[in-house]
Amino acid sequence: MGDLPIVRFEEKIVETVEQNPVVVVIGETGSGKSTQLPQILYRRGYAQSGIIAVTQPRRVAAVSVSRRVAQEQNVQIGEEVGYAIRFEDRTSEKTRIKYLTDGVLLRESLFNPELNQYSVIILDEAHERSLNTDILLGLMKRLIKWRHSNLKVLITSATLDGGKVSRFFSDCPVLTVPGELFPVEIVHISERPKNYVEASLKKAIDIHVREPEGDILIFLTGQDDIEKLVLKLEEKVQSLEEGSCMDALILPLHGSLPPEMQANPSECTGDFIYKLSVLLKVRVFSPPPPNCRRFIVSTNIAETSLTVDGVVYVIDPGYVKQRQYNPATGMYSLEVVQISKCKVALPVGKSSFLRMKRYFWGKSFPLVLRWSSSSKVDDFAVNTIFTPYGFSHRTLFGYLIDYFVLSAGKAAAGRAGRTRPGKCYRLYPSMVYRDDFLDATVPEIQRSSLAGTVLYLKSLDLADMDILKFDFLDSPSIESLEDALKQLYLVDAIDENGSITSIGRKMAELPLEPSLSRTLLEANELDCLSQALTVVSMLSAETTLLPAPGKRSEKKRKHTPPDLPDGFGLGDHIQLLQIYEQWYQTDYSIDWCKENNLQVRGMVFVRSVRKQLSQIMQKFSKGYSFWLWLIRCPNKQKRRDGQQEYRNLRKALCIGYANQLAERMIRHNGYRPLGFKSELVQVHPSSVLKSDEDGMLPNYVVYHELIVTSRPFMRNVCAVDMRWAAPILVKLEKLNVFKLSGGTSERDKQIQEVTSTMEKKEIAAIQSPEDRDSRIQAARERFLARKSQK
DNA sequence: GAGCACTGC
Repeated sequence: MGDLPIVRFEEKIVETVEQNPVVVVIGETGSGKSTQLPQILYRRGYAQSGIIAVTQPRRVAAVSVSRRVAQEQNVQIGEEVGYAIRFEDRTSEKTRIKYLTDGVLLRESLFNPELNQYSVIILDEAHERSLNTDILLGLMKRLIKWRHSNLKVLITSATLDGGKVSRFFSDCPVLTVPGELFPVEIVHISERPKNYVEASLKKAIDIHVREPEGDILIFLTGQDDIEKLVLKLEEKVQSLEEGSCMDALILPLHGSLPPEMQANPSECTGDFIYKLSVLLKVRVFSPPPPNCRRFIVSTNIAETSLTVDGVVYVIDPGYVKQRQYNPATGMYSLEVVQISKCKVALPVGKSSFLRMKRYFWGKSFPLVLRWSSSSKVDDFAVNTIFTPYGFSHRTLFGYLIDYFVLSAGKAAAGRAGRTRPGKCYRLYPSMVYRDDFLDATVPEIQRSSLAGTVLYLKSLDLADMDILKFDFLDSPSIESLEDALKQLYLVDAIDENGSITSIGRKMAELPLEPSLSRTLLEANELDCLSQALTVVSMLSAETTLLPAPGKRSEKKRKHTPPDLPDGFGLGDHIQLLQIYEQWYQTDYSIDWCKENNLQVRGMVFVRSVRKQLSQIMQKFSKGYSFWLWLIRCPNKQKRRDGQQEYRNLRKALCIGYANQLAERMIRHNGYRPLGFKSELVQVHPSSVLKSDEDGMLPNYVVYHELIVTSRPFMRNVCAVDMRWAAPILVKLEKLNVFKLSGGTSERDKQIQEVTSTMEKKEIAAIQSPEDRDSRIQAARERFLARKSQK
């Protein structure tokens, strides 16, 4: 490994780390920072007083980079070098270098805030600015004050603005390690096209007709555009004169494609992942037939882990879909935005390539070179495709480029080792790139709902903790933090002064969003924990679970629904429960999943989540339940009398989703989400929620998510009883965000007193049986009136 | 009566 650029900087690095508690290392692509930095510190004795931790934003990265380091150190994984990701801890007492996802480190920090077991913490890939990395940056800043003498923190990334991070850490030093890149020719077009699907089509055909062999990779924003382009490409290729150019193979690649293979869940262990990867030479992974060019039309699915062998040409329209949260309305939307400068093409580093070559040579892998976003290709291309439950589609926002041809077939053809610069066609002018593109993507922390994050920080009990003033590298907006406080208050995680409650503490221990953890705790009280565990686990995997949307031509077939339960019309949560229960009845049968068009990988994931949550809930359960029993008996009730059976579960959901309650309009089936800026929303058409004989939906529902597509929709909806909703309405009425955020004033105290007397009367009124509904209605109207005044 | 990029605990 002596040839790696970073090794030449060893003395400088060690010297700087020795003299400073925090160091920023900007390792350009190809520098080998993720693998070499911890090994350098290990060699220099930094692991003697503790473990060297290296965080990664993704599971695959943690696994693969650690495997490689273990190999370089010539040890078995799990010995001196190990990794820890959710569901899998491959470390032992011997472990000195530990790779872990940043989420895992956050959880460890929950139970051991000083992270005493670590002598060095390396936050790798910080430029990706994942929510978890950003929280860790803030925590490290505090931690370094407590543990000044015995902790070193390194922040490494490819393109992160070093000056900014350095200022954040009181002007800590910034080291820049150069990398070595493969040559790539970048071509900008002179004018931005109006229709980028058409422009991509034109460019792709152009390449196909004029350029020598080599696959083409085209990045589009979503499934719709991909399907469109695939159809058009097929048409166009057909119309080309026979024999005028090589054959074409057109392959779509996006997240809703069914997995190419389905795994036996009982075998899903770490090593199983390895076996899976061997089988992965399918679809885009298999080499093309001779004299054939592949067109891979992809979302940014493989940015970091999926790699494609043989790509020489990349077409980059410069757009991506991004999920955004609006704290005023509580709604998510997916918006097409321009990519940022740090997301455009950079070739894979040479050093990584050489390592990969050594690693893979002689094994039955397609060797792949990734040419990626600034994000890291270099560190990762090796593992590529391993992921626990089959292969995960990921985004290739960077680019995959293959300069060397290494598969056996191609080697036999005598072309091995030939190099050729890749070409990247950017469908935007260089001026647009220079002047218009943001330097970096808006960090996730400024685009997400922060309820979970705020609860996490509150539960750490940091001294002088004022959540509105927590020191983030980039602060989220006040609105977003206030929204989080409001949500936490509604689910009883914090009290009216903003202090964490005992419920809130338990919630923070569950790896779930607050509504779901609150649901579990309430279900425990209402004796329906087993059912709630199932629902919550199903929701955790929901997007990978449902049948993949069929192609346009298959649309009709989709209208005959598979033989799945309908939740008694009470809502999607109940349906999810019933689906899992049926699966359980079949003894977790794979065939059953396939018959019912459910993604096996998703169901297996649900099972793991459920097991993990059961173990955590065991701590809080009321004593009668053993977690084994929870795991094995998802279907507790023997009685099967329909609606009544799920009453407690729905009540628990209502209390858990107190921040996501919606009320139906009087005359139609539109709903108004309560507690947010008033907007009319619809139940998503995919819901199994049923209307009554008059065609009306339930008066109150809780929803899992508000998502704006063509219109605002509630996805995953559950009918709740008006009586359960009433206390929430009352709580909404006395909501005082100013107090929640820690502020107090005389005026607020007065308001507080008035509202709390009101509340007592209100509750008394609601609890008296006579005239209940009209009183609830009155409270509801007052609430709405008040809200419209605002 | 619609259609959703990707991670993570």
